[in-house]
Amino acid sequence: MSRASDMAYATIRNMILAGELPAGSQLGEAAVAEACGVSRTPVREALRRLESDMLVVRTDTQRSFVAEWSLDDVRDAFDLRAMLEGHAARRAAARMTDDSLARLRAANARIAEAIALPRPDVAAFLEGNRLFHAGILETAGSRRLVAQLVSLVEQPVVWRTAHHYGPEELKRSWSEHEELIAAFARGDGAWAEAIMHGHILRAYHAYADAHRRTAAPGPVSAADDRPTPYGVAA
Amino acid sequence: MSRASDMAYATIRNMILAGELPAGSQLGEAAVAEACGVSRTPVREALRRLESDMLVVRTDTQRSFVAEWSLDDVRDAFDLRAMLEGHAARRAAARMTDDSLARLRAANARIAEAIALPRPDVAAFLEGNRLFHAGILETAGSRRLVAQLVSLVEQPVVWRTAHHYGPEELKRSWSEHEELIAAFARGDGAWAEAIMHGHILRAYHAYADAHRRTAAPGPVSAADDRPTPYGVAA
DNA sequence: TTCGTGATTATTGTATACAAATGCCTCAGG
DNA sequence: CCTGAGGCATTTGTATACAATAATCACGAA
Repeated sequence: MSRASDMAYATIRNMILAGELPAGSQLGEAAVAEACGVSRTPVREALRRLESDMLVVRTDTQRSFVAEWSLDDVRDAFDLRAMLEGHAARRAAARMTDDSLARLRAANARIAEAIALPRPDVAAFLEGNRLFHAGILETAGSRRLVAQLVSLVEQPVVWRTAHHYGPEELKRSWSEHEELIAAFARGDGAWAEAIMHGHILRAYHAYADAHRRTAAPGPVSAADDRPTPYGVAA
Repeated sequence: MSRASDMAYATIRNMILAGELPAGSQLGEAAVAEACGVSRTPVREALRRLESDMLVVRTDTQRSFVAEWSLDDVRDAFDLRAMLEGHAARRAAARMTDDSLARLRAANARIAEAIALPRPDVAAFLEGNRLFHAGILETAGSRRLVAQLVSLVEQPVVWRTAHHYGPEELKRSWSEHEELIAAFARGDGAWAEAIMHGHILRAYHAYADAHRRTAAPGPVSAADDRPTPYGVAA
């Protein structure tokens, strides 16, 4: 889109994802406009986009606030994503080309590099992961599916989940991607769909586990005190 | 939403659904604004909403046009809708209350009345149908599912499909609703999902059959002339 | 105190003017 | 005839002013 509108969208979005704007904060158009250095007009557009992403909610009287996320909401999002991406994987299996398959292999090779480091490069992992899933979605060849999934794939919680992954989980993610590649190479849509479904739901449980640990910080047991991967506190 | 913005949205939308704006027509902001009697500002908002509904597409240079619909696009939309509404039905079965169930029965009773007339009342059928599906969606209890389905349920082609229904098909639609009610009454989510999936895909084929007749009006073969179930020609 | 009511303030909605970008048409040169 | 550069027309993007609406606060009566 346009310069100012995109800037406003990206700015607010990043602030929400980074946690600078706590859930429930009011997003007044004037305030956001000043923060982004643009006028209210592009801000209004940005807020509407964020609302359709469900990162922002509006009251019945049109006031905007940063959306609150219950664990049930998160589960909901992952359930939908599992179903939709599973569907995408099935379609992709029927339409896979050598070229598309090569791109998936390349993306997963990139992931392999990122997690082979002594201290895994989470940013590189995320980028490879994004490329992998985007490749499948593209091969699925449904504009509608793309539109529906975009609002699900980079929710705040989803975005942060990978940061809670341990080395085994990163490797397992890579390995499931390999299995997807195998399914695609054989054109087995049902297999691809099943793997993808499990792949997404496992990501949910990784998030939910981390959530439980942080959300209930009472007296920690010995088990909870174990050092955790990558310095992400439990 | 607000008055002018809603007015613009409804106006353009109705014109597209009614076929007054042919697919491919350019929707200049100024032209639409004049047609709706409002300024460009609310029109811009309306166009963005229509774009997210996929009733309007934008070029890479931000020009808006009425979306074109290939038969593949339609199939795509119905496939997604079948999956999402099937999912909704499964969830609804697990959360069904006496009250929700009563509302579904009432909606389907309304449909029964509409199709019992010598000349079925298609508008009443559509309204009852809308209530029925909305009731299930509401009982499913996922805001996200609602958001995703809204853009699918009243596409131009979907909207017109019912007008191609013969009396037998209207009755069959009612009867599938009855079966859904039975599944809900027993809390059988898998059953409900299966019925719903078939229910939606059958609607697609009703549309596709009608489409074939109107799009390719050439000489029909004897095989094509056979009477088909429910009065919709093959 | 508590509730209602009106004035005040804050916030969003719309219109308009202007800036920036894009499309289109003309016309010169090959 | 074809091609491309230039300028004009059209279209979209942004800023700002003002209107409409909702929230808040103050104040007074029960």
